[in-house]
Amino acid sequence: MLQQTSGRVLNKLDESLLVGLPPFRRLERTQIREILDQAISRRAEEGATVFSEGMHADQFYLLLDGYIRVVKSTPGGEQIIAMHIAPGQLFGIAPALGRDTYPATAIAAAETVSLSWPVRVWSDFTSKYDGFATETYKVVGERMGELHSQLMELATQAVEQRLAAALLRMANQSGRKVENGIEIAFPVTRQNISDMTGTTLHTVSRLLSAWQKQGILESTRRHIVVTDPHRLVLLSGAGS
Amino acid sequence: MLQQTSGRVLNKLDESLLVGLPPFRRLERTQIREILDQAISRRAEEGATVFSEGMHADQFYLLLDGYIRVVKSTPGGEQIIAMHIAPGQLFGIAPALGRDTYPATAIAAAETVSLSWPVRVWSDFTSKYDGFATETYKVVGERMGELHSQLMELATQAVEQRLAAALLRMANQSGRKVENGIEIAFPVTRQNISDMTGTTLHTVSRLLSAWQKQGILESTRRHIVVTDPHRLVLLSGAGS
DNA sequence: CGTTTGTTTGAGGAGCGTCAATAAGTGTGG
DNA sequence: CCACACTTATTGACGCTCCTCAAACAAACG
Repeated sequence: MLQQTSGRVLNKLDESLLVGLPPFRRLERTQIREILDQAISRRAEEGATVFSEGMHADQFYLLLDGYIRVVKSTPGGEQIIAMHIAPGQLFGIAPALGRDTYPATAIAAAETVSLSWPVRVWSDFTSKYDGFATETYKVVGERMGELHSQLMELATQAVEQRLAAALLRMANQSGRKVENGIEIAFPVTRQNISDMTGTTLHTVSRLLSAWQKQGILESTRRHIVVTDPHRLVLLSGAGS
Repeated sequence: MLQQTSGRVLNKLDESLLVGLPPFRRLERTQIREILDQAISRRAEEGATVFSEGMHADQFYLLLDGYIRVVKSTPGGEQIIAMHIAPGQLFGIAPALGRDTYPATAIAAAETVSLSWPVRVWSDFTSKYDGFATETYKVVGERMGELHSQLMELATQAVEQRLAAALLRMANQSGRKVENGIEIAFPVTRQNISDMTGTTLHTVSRLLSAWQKQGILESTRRHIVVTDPHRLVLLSGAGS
């Protein structure tokens, strides 16, 4: 029921949170202090909505911990998962796109902690802090590149290849090494995966079962470990 | 054989070319003069490649006349058409995305005239000319929105609906009113359309034939007139 | 321990891609 | 101006993917 947990600047946030992250890489400690002092931090439960598509964009965000699922809904009620956000990344950066509403919904894929700032300070940030603008536009460029890749996959590849590509993307961007392979770091259902690949949970289930039998991966409820990434790469069609 | 026709600042370019275009909307005539004096203009034949995916991005462009097809190729040799550029729009704006290579190939869909500037002046433009940065990032935001729409279509809709949507998009963005409907303003083949919608030219041909029989559109070789846009909207699934 | 949420698996068939052949339109050179 | 090559479009036949429908099971949760 608890939709989101919002916080304030309770204790002073630690500067080390931002040091080294791309958008703030070139900044002095004092500048980071300034930035932090304007931020509010916020925790969100798994499944909680941080902001919704079409909402007036009054804040932009930096994910400190956890994972964010970026979701878009069709007029027909279906939904697709456009991407995932990993810790250290900005999200909800509508102002960078000249928008005043969020283009998609952000949902916590796992429990998250994020910082946020009012959009009003965006122009300060871009003008005052060296490298901030450059780095954020680079982020925009990268996301556009990912959209392009996904578009090409959907347009040209069969379900099996798209699924392999989606698993690899998650494993690369947000996987952690475990004993027997790479584990996707947040809970993910068959339904979720089908929303990423434009297919059905049934087809996803069948393919994952088959791959598990072949020793390519292991999966339990909402939980996937890729044990043989190389075979997945071959299946994704990128190989050869 | 003639791949592209390149020009110079032969005669002084006329200021009216830029007046009123979004990126330059808020500028004085003298500023527009400055900008034009740094531009080179260039004509490209139908089918000519203006720049290629992966090429070092040394120029950014403004389309004055004609239409540009933005194409991406898969490792497997297939290609998709990501979008079309209409007159008055910027393209090849890699610097706005923090990139130094072009993310896609630009091909003249019809004979085109464009202006271009070396990327080195990009940062001047954004800092010196009021509104230029804002407007271009708005363009980036819009294109990202279009990518999202297409992604959702590909992921959730059947071929018939995607095709209807693609035709409507072309008719809206680059259609001209003619006697019996809206004509798509540049030559387009069945193959081209299938590259936009992730299907085959055969399926496109079948559907267009059927729609022609139903009086929704008329088409001759490389040429389409939508006579009943409303029916197309219904077919695209956006209706209801 | 019942309810909810997520997963598995089968059967059947529709959508649309593949293969194949023909036709119609366009440009080029003699 | 005609013959030929090339590009573009049309249409049929066939069958494979993958979606739909259906049912049962397993895990989590209060």
